[in-house]
Amino acid sequence: MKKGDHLFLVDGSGFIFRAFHALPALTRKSDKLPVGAVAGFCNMLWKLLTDARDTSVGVTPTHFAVIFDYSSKTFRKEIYPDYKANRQAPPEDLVPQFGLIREATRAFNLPCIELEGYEADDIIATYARQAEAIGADVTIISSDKDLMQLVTPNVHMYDSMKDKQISIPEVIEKWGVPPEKMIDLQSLTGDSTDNVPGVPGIGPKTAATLLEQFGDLDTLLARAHEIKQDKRRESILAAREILPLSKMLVTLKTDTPVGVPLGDLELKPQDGPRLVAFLKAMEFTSLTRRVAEVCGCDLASIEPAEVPIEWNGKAHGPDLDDPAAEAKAAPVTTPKEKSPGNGAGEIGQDAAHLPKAFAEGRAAALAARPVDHSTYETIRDPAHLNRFLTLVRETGLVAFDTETTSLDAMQAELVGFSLATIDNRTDPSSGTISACYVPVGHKSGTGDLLGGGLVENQIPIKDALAALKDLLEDETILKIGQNLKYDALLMRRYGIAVRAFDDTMLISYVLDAGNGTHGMDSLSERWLGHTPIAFKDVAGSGKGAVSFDQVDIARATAYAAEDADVTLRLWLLLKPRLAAEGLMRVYERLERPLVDVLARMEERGISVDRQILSRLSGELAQSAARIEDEIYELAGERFNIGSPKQLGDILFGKMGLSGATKTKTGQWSTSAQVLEDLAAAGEPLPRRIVDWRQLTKLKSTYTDALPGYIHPQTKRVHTSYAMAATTTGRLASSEPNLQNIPVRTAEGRKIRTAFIAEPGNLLVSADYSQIELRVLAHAAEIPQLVQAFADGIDIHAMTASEMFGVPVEGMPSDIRRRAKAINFGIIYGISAFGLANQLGIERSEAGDYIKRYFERFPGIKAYMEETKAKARDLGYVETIFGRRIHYPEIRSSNPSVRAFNERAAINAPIQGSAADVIRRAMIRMEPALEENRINARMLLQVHDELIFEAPEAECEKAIPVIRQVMEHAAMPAISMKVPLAVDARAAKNWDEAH
DNA sequence: ACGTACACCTA
DNA sequence: GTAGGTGTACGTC
Repeated sequence: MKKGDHLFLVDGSGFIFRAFHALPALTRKSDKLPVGAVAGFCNMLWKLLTDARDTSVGVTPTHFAVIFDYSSKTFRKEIYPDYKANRQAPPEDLVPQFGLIREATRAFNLPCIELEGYEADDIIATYARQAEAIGADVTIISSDKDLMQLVTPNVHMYDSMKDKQISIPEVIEKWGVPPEKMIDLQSLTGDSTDNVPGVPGIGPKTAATLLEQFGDLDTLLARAHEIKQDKRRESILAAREILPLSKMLVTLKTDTPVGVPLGDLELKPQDGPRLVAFLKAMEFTSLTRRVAEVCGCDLASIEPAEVPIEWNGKAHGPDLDDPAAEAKAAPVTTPKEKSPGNGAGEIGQDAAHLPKAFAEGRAAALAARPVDHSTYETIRDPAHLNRFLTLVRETGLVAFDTETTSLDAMQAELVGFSLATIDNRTDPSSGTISACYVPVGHKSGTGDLLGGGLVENQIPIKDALAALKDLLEDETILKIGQNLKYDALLMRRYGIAVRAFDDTMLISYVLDAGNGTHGMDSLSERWLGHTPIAFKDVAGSGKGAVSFDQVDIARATAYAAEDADVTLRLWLLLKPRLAAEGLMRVYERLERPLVDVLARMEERGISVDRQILSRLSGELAQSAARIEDEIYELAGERFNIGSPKQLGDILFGKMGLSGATKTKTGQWSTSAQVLEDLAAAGEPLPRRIVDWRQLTKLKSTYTDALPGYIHPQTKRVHTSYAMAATTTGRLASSEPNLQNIPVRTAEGRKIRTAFIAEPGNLLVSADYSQIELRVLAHAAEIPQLVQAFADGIDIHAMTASEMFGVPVEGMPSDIRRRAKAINFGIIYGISAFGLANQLGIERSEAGDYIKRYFERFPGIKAYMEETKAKARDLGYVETIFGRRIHYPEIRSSNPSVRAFNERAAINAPIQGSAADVIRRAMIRMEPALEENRINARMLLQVHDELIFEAPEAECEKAIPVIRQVMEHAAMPAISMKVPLAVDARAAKNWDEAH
């Protein structure tokens, strides 16, 4: 090698991993041998070598080598046994490709270099420095940041997959430091994938800032005490000992004993026939043809090469019938959930036959069969789909998941769907799970102007929907989903009903409310010990996000089929627990039937008048602007009123007002409470702030945000109800949240006038009166309360009368207000602190109230103590319908954590029972209306209120039916000791109906 | 871009 | 004192 020569060094090992994950999972047609990375590698080499011939473009290599890792035993492992310790075994599909890529390198007539004890990066570093010393140029074909430390004016990197050169400016742009400081930067940040320790909390940005400031790592360490940020300084000082080790690990060796001298890396002519023979063996038809053309070989006459392959020849993972896994599993009984709806009656029997070990046994069996992406099929033709559906019909159950263009089921378009089933219904623990993905609406990334650029080889959407309709509407096939309401609503929009289903999210919610969240990812982590592919890793996030139809089908298959696979596994684990733990009724009566009800409500949406909101927004803007001027005047300067920080500085710094309190982070508190107190002390500014906040809150959260939720086609607003978001059984509403539309102030109530009925219709609002206090009266069996509700007496006045000895007739409003606060406090798990806060009285006085209340209502005290004891003993409390809410931290040694959990545990049965009641009402409502031939559509639920839309002429008939259903919703499961009362009214808009 | 704090709307 | 969701500011990456 001489000055002016150009050495190309390909990071073979790096390429394999990157290509495997970035490129479609291609398999050899004849035997399903995975060859995606090999194909990518061959195409890349071919391109590099052909470009090299064309001397008019780019750089021309004179020397060329492909470098590989030899094994995981390296000198780094010697000095630090944890190095790359958390690296997982390569995916099964990748394993055979390591050898194949070496074979490919030889077929290209290129040197294939590896060295025991060293990583490819060290060999690359050594050659690069040697060549540089001679005066040659070097191009490293890799995008690995670990190699960036090698970049100099003569050593460049080239990312072949992105066709991007990485030289000094690119390194600085990406990492904020020049290449020679990359070692210091990597030492500081460490590398979680390779298990290289670094400074916790220091990422690339901070590291770059520090290196910019101090020059290099040694100086930084020597002058670490000068770092201003406390936390940063402490972390660096604490990591002082470990940093030299990190540096050793990230520093590439430039003196590895490479056996092949530089000169031997000279680029030799292409051996056309040899390369064609190899490519033919790989069955890469188009590349084979191209190579044959360029090399002038006769394609037909060349026999495929005999390529040695280290491959077990199987397309699936560990043996599912592994006797060891079998032995670990408990005896298995057959769950009888094939026909939904028959589960509720079997609680007794099933509980006896389903030992706790059952679920654990299944967990063990499933854990022994790790999720294996390589087994997933992409289904691209109807025949293939039919084969899969035959398997599904034999089994009678299938996990089902849709992939769409949007998280909003009302806007989403179907892009594909995944299915997973199991081949052995009698003993699902040992059956083989098959999962597939059926793309139907993937578009090509370039975005064809005509026809939307649908990717080829997808089942036509019409045919796919027909097949889905057959499957989903079939009562004899159990569909298993995770948050099926989403998929069901989507399918409804395509005219397809989902009949006979289970929902793993809801099963988990019934089993484990209070024990973490119920999303698929968290359930998978918790029960399967498996982290599914993150959506953002498939579709990107933030600015780089693409909708699912833009995702490469191979990646989509891995992601989507995995979701169905995981859902099926979760169902196998969780479903048996329902019966075993006596929760089948809760699931069958309070959860599953609500799915369709909510899907319909979401689909209907509610009409919102844009003009009204727009007019309100203008008014609010004007009022706010007026107040703003006054605020600046009073403050003596302009500032961001919306910034509590700036506001605090004005009020308590500049103006020096007294009565300041701090938030838990040490900022001045500018809460409404604080501002009210200041206003009461005669300060004019705080009142303005409170007013300004009210106006801007109404404007930004409601009048400005709501129009954005008007659906372009339906012209209505469709909220989304979360069934498993709260711990107590309540629903949650989002996008938009229609459960927090203002009502308290006259100003806020105006927002409600924008929620209107269609012409000729009215909105009917029906709400439970005092449902939580009624539930409390029932559950705690409080005679006075029961009597008061039976007599229809004002409950707060009655409470006040009992406590303060004032007659109910002519009750002073302030006394009643206090009693009302106490009643609410009881429901919330009262504390003197909280009551004092609420009423603005001393804690001691609040304590006295509570004491007096408990004296008058000893049953409440007893009930609260019983509830706390139950939570402590069992870890959960229950609603009157048997819904369980867990409090895993109820026995915390931290008194405030414990007290918080106790209050929540007291509240949960009350709030939760009320939530159960309205769920029952909602489930019965539509059949009841239909039976009475009333065309009223249930639109919204706001915890104790239901909102309907009905033709004007039918409202009078509708109200008694609605009231009847709601008031008797607890029956026959529970015969309540107090009547439930419902107020209902019809009007043109929500404000007047409420 | 993302997470957290704060504030504030509801039952 | 319970249960939620959302908008804005602001700090971090």
